[in-house]
Amino acid sequence: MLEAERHQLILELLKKKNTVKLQELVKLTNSSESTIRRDLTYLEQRGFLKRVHGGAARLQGKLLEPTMSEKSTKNLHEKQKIAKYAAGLVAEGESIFLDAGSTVQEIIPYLPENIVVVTNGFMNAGRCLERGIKTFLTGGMIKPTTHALIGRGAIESLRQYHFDKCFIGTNGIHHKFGFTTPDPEEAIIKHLAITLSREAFVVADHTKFKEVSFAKIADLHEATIITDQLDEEEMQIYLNKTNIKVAST
Amino acid sequence: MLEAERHQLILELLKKKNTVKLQELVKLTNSSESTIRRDLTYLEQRGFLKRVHGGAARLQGKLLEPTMSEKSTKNLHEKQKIAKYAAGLVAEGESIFLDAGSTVQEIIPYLPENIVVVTNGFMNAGRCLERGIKTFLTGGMIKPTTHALIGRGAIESLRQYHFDKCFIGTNGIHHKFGFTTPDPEEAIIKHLAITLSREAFVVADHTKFKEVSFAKIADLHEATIITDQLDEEEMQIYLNKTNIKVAST
DNA sequence: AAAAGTCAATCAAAAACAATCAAAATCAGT
DNA sequence: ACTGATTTTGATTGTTTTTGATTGACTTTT
Repeated sequence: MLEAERHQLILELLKKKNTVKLQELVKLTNSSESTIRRDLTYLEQRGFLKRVHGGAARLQGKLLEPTMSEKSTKNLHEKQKIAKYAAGLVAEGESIFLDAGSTVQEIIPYLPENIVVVTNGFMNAGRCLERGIKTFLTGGMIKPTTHALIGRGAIESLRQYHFDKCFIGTNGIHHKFGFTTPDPEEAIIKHLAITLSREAFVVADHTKFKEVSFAKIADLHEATIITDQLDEEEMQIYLNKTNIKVAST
Repeated sequence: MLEAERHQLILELLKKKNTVKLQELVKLTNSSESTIRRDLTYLEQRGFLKRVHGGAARLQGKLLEPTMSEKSTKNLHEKQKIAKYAAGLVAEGESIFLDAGSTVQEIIPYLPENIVVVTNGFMNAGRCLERGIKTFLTGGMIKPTTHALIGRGAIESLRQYHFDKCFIGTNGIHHKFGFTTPDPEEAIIKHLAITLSREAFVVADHTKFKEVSFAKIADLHEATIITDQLDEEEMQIYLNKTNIKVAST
């Protein structure tokens, strides 16, 4: 069996299985233990997998979702519903801004390819790249917890762009205090992105309503809300101040 | 069997099979090994396939692409030697710039934690983050092949900073043409970083000497070279124009 | 603490390789 | 159809890469 063939096989197995045993590979490829060992060492050095005692494990877990993982599994179904709807608003050839939130991240798989994305989310940039989308990052300091780019660098480089649409995450939506988030630095970026956009959207599942966080992003009327469900009564409160789209199914 | 016929056969096999063995083709076409070898070389140069030891593989799956990953295993040992030496130059509290090259990437594991890193390498930023280092990214478009941030966005945001030291990768070092690299966009960034640094270092293994690539980064005297080995004769040529540090062990 | 399994390092055999050359096939011009 | 030039081919060379077996050291399990 060809070396390149084995490498392909190993990587494909890892895609499905998360982990492969060395002995398993020995039998599957009719190669010696040494050979497989060498293959694994090689693939590890290239950053395709992580060797573990007795075999190899898929790698990707860390860089792609460290601390956000808990957040992003919460209300996942709702978030995806919102994400699909949001992505549907983006037309070919448009330029859009995505912020660093976990709901926004879910939008990426559904986006058309032929667009330009600007983002201050380090992880989001990676995901867009994988989709083959033309991707711009804002500069700035990388905030370790959320991997958002913030600070003067982010603001300055954001100012260079204009967007057809922007999609912003939020922690709180309140009829009086507007959209809010814990980090003032991030709030500044989010607001700036909104002002630079022809149309602005805040994506948030229903749990964010009536919540208020520390730093204000914007007033309700500055962006259209995309959410998953909202009862009639509440709907009325917000509809006076802004547009709301409810993603169905 | 006709040459064109063989070529067609090979390509069709690859469409189905992902990979073909040379011996397989020898039997199938009743040609000699040499002939098939020539066919494969030819087809590879035309960009129709990728030769691998023992045969050929379809190119298309990005897993086999000779982009960044291939570079990064070549001369790995030398690169690590250089990297360790380079990292040793960085003192606590300093601010440094790292560019997007593969040799530069190896420096990261050896850096002290209490520093500030600015980089235009998307991947490098991730690695610094994992080390717990305070990390800034330049903005800009992400070049899909190298994951380097380039373009106006990168330049503008780079200008906001000043560095104690910067570490730059290069593809060619030439006594007359200086430091060179294939992409003019990247060359601009690299040069800008050098001018913004109190001290500038170019990290390059010995294979880069006497090479010349398309776009000029800087003259030799603008940066100190860190390399792994260099014979006396050559050393003299370059020592007139710049400083060289040879990483031992 | 012993046993079973796994590991990195080393080595020699085997396979694949690039480079070279001469024979065969093909071509061009007469 | 013949001659010389060019291209294609297959065999041979020595070199490089890949491979599997073996060793003793290290981990995990019992």
